[in-house]
Amino acid sequence: MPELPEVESVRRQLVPRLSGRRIVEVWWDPHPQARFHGVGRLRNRRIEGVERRGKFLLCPLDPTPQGRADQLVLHLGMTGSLSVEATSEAGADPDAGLTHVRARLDLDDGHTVRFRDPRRFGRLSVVAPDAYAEVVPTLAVLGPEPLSPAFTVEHLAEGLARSRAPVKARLLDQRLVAGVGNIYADEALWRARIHPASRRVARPRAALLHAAVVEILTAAIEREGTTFRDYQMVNGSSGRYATFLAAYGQHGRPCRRCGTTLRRTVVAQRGTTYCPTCQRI
DNA sequence: CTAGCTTCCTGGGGGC
DNA sequence: TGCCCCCAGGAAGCTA
Repeated sequence: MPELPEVESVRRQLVPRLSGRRIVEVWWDPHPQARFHGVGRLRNRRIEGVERRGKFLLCPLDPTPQGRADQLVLHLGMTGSLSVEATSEAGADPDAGLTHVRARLDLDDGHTVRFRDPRRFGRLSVVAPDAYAEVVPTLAVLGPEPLSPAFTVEHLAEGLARSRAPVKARLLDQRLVAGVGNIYADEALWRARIHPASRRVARPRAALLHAAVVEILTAAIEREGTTFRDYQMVNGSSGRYATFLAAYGQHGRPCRRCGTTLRRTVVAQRGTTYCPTCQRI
C-alpha cells in the first residue's frame, strides 16, 4: 500500500526521468470504472517537475496556450506502480510484457511511463488547483505535510481534541495530517503507546504521537518504504522498511517492548494490530 | 457539520 | 491439484 514514504521514494526516482520531458502520446484504460480525468490533455505537454503532497504525486505542466496552469495528479491507490522503460516498437506489445497496464505516457526521449494498477484503485487526473474540490476532493482539503514545519504538536493536539472519533481514524483521515495510511498509523500508535481505538488523546500523548509519526515516516523514507505485497519502485526494487515493522501485520508475534502477543482487531473499518499491554485506551 | 458504513477491484491465500 | 470463498485497502459517496 503506497503511503507517504513509498510515494516519496517513487517521486525521487521519477524526478530525473520525467523533468523537462514532453509527452508525445497518451493511452489510457477504457474500462468503465477506470479513474481517469482529463488525461487526453497531456498530449504535447511538457512535465516541469515531480512533486508530492501526502500520497499524491503532482507534476506541474507547461501552461496551455490559454495560460491554464494545470497539473498531472496521480494517486497510486492500493496496488499502483510506475515503470519508465523504452517505448515499444510499432507493432510490438505496447506494454512490453507488463501486466495490468492502465495508462501509458510516451515521452520525447524514447521512454514510456507505464502506470500499472491491478485493482484499479489508483487515479490519474489533469487538473488545475482551482478544480481540486471537484476532481480530487481529498487534495483540496489535505492537512499539513508531516515532515514540514506546519505539522506541529499544537496542530495535532488541537485537531485530536476537536473530535471523538478513534485516533486511528483521525490519522487515516488525510485532513488532520497528510500521507499516513494503515501501515504507518499502526506503527506510530504502537511507538507512542496509544490504543488505536482511543477517542481521547490529550496533549501529552499527542506530543508522543507527533514525535512517533515524524520518526516513523523519516525512518521509512530512509529505507525507501515498505514492500508488503504490491508496492515496488520505478526501477522495480523493493522498499527495505518491512523488517522494521513493529505492529503492522505482526499480530500473533510478541511485542518488541514487552513480549505480549500482539492482537488484531478492526478500527475505522481497517485491519489493526496493537499491543494490548503497551497500548491502553 | 461529523462519524461511520459501503462501494469500487482483483490477486492471492485459506479451506476442503 | 483444483475450486470456491473471502479478504486486503484509499478515497469517494452515501446515510443518519
